[in-house]
Amino acid sequence: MKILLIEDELDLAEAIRTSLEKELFLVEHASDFASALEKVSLYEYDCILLDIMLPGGSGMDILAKMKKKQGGENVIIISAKDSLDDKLEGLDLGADDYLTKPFHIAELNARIKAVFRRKNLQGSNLIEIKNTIVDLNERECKVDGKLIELNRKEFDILNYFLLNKNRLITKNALAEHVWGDHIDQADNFDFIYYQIKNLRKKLQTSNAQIEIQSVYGVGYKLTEL
Amino acid sequence: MKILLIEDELDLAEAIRTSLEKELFLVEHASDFASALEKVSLYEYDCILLDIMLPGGSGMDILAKMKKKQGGENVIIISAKDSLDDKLEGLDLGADDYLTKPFHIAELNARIKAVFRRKNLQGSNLIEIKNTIVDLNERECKVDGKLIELNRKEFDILNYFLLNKNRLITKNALAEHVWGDHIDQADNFDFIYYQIKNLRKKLQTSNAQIEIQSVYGVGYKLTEL
DNA sequence: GACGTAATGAAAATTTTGCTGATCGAAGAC
DNA sequence: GTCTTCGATCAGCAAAATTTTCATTACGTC
Repeated sequence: MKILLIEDELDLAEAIRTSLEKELFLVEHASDFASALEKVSLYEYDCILLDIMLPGGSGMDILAKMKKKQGGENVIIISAKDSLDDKLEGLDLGADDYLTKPFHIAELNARIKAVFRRKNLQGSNLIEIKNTIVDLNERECKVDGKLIELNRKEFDILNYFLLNKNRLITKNALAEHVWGDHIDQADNFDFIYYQIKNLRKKLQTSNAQIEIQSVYGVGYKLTEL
Repeated sequence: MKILLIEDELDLAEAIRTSLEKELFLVEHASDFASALEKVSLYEYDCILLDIMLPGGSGMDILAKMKKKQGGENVIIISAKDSLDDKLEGLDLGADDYLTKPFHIAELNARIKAVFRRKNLQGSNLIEIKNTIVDLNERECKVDGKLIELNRKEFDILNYFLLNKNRLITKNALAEHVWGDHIDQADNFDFIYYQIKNLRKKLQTSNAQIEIQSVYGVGYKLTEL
């Protein structure tokens, strides 16, 4: 799950980042208005954490632009002001939740998951395709009710594929989404091959009715069998 | 999609090239002022990445010449300076975007696609002619909603034709655009015949309402049926 | 009809891409 | 600390795509 954190206080940002990463989220960070706007317009995120008081402009503007662009992202506003007006304005502009500083990381964490669930899974935290069920909370995957042991990367990849069933996933997109953008200049995709291989094997031996197809020269696509 | 990279730092250029090629762009590279000017005046590109600090002259001059020549190309300026003046001058001269070093390749990638879409497709990533739809993101081609399997060259060729509907495409232009400039002095066009043949067959058997006509002695033209 | 050009088919050669197993080192568990 | 697991990386192999080649046929233009 890929998250954009828009926050100018670097210490706080770092703290949030590390704890979210402990939750196995993939976190990117923008610390000012311009770079936030840029990232938002260029990439896709599963959730955006938005501080509204930013150097260079108001987070509300970012929110407005985002919502104009495409009814896409999940936004949780983080604000120092506990002002009702701000809260209403934010939610009015399409934010999905609102959190006042200071807050507990655990709460943020819970809300991220809640927002994500509401959006992608109609409130459940299960993704179910054919005989395969993935539980995001427990980070568990079951096929025909039988647990399959997946490690971190395998789980993230499967997760990403399930949420993008039948869509072409380029290897670059996969790398970016699951590994983060530090992997930019990779000159080969061995690290992907390795994980795909293992994941496929596990899916096959457990008789999952889904399959990761290769698209030669481009990437992969998850299909039902 | 054909891209000209004007950049004198060879390491960086090589890094950019390989990652863009992974996204299936066709990348050509010019490392100094003179050769950049030459390529720009000789060939056509879907997008030009322009470093403004070049040995031999300023990239701004290239930009100015380009824009004088034909209102044609998409230019993304790559600059080491994060100077507002430079940015404004560049955008003023007609650049379509501006990127400061260092940057993430994924970001460059996203911008190239954005610029291209803005220019050619009013922001969409679909090209639709009669019952044929090409999705640039998914690299898919559908006729009457039915997927047609195209290999890379076939896809690129079709793409090029669709964007230049009813226009005469010389074989040289096709070779240059889809294969790149290493193929320049080809003494025969067998490689084109081969791909055109296969592409035509696929279009026909799927009842696409478009046709690749031959123009004797010159090249091809894509027309609606 | 003669000539150059284009299309087709088949096949081989080459290059690119993908998969696998093995190894090695780092991070985390105990 | 040791042990275990995980993931990155390498090399070798397999698979697929792409480029050649060549021969044959068809087409256009003069």
